[in-house]
Parts: sequence; C-alpha cells; structure tokens
Amino acid sequence: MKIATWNVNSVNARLDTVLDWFTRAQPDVACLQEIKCVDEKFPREPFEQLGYNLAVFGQKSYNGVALVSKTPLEDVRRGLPGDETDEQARYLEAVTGGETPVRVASIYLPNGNPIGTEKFAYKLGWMDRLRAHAAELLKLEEPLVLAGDYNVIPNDDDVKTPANWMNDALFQPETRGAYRALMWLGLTDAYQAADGAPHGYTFWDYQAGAWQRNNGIRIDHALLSAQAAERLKGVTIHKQQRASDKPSDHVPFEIELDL
DNA sequence: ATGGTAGACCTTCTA
Repeated sequence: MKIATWNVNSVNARLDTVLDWFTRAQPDVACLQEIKCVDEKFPREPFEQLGYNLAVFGQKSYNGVALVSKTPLEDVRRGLPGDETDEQARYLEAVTGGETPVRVASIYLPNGNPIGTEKFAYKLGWMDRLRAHAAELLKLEEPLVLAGDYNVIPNDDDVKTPANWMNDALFQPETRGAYRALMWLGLTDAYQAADGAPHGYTFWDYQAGAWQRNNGIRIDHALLSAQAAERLKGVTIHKQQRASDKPSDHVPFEIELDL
C-alpha cells in the first residue's frame, strides 16, 4: 500500500499537475495540504473519475486538507481536538484500506513565522495538541500514519544552509523540541527508518532560485505507529515534481507499507 | 542588506 503526502499549494491552481501525478504514481492513499478552498470548491469529480474516494476539510483562501483513497474513508475526524476556538483547517483523519485498515491523518502544521508573535505561540500550542491526540491514537495499537507538512526541520542535515534558518520558526529549538516530544511517544519517522533512504529535501522556496541551488529543506514527514513501522517497505521523494510546469513548492513524499 | 515568487482575492495576507 502506497501512502503519499503532498502540500499542493492550491488544488485548483495545481489541478492538471496533481491529476497527472495521481495517474502516474497511483498512490493508494494521499494526504493533501494547502488545498486553499472551501469544501464546495474542491474538484471532486476528476479525482472520483480516477477511482478515488475523498474526505475534505477546507477553508477559504488558506490552509485546507484532504484525504484521497482508493478505498472508502471511514471514522472521519475533522480538526485537531483540544481547542474549540481553533478555526483553521489543518487536520483530517480517517480509517481506510478496506481489508487491511490503516488510520491516516493529513496534517498541515502551522508555519509559525515570525517567531516571537502569536503565530509562533499558535504553532507550539498546535504541536502540543497534536502530541496529546497522537498519544490517544497510539493506545489503539493499530497501523497509524500521521503524514503531512509539519513545517519542522528536524535535524541539521535536513537543511542545505542551516545558518539561513536560525531565526525561522521551522528551525527553532522550541519547535524541534516539540517535534521530539511527539516522536518520543513511540512514533517512527518513515524517512529515517527506511533502508537506504536517500538524502533528500521535500521543499524548495519559489524565491531566490532555491530549486536551482538545491537550497531545500525536509519538512514533509510520515510518522508511524509500531504496527505501521513494522510493515514499512520503503520511501520515495518525488523530487522531479519540483521541475514540472507550475510546480508546488513541495514535492510528494510517499511511503510503501506491506499491507 | 535587500529582494526575490506564488496563490487567493481585492489590498494585503500567508507562506
């Protein structure tokens, strides 16, 4: 079973590119982020024509997440628990896989810039809520994949030029500490666990020729429960997508499970 | 030190 995560930076602006990738890559499940539209404006028909089921948690202009799966999506949860006042569409969870069920979440963790503002506080609060919710999900002791744009650079070798990110919310000690607190629940980073995983980034900024200079960062992650990690076969960074026409600034990150 | 790009949408905000 192939499960992908991809921040598409507007599903409508990117529709042809996204559909082309789905047709070629044939993921069984995909977690999309930054769809940048409300539920009613999500282009459901072309995905359904490719044989996919959909769950959408959208928002006007910003954010928005979706789950795309060849098998029906059940037990759908819209939004991250822990703050009833949070109106941003950044978390969507469901069980899919049919005969071999797996619980999958599409995560768009807040960017948090600039540091020292309410945006950074929101990021850290959101990460604390994610840790609390993940702790509950792990009690189920089932295959679980928390995949998405985490807006976290976990380690120094996940960024081409660490010095450029010292004042960025994606690379702050508090951010990395909150990420590690999440990992310490017993989650496995699929990228780090995969045999022979190539060094690679998942995001290159549109600005300042970042792609041409390979000035990238690894911020799109898939975190696995033990029941999922023991079935991990490998991971793929679809790097060539960044060189396509009108690319997203993120590329698809895909894991394969022996399910 | 600055500015560089992209998308939604109306004027600036987010990234």
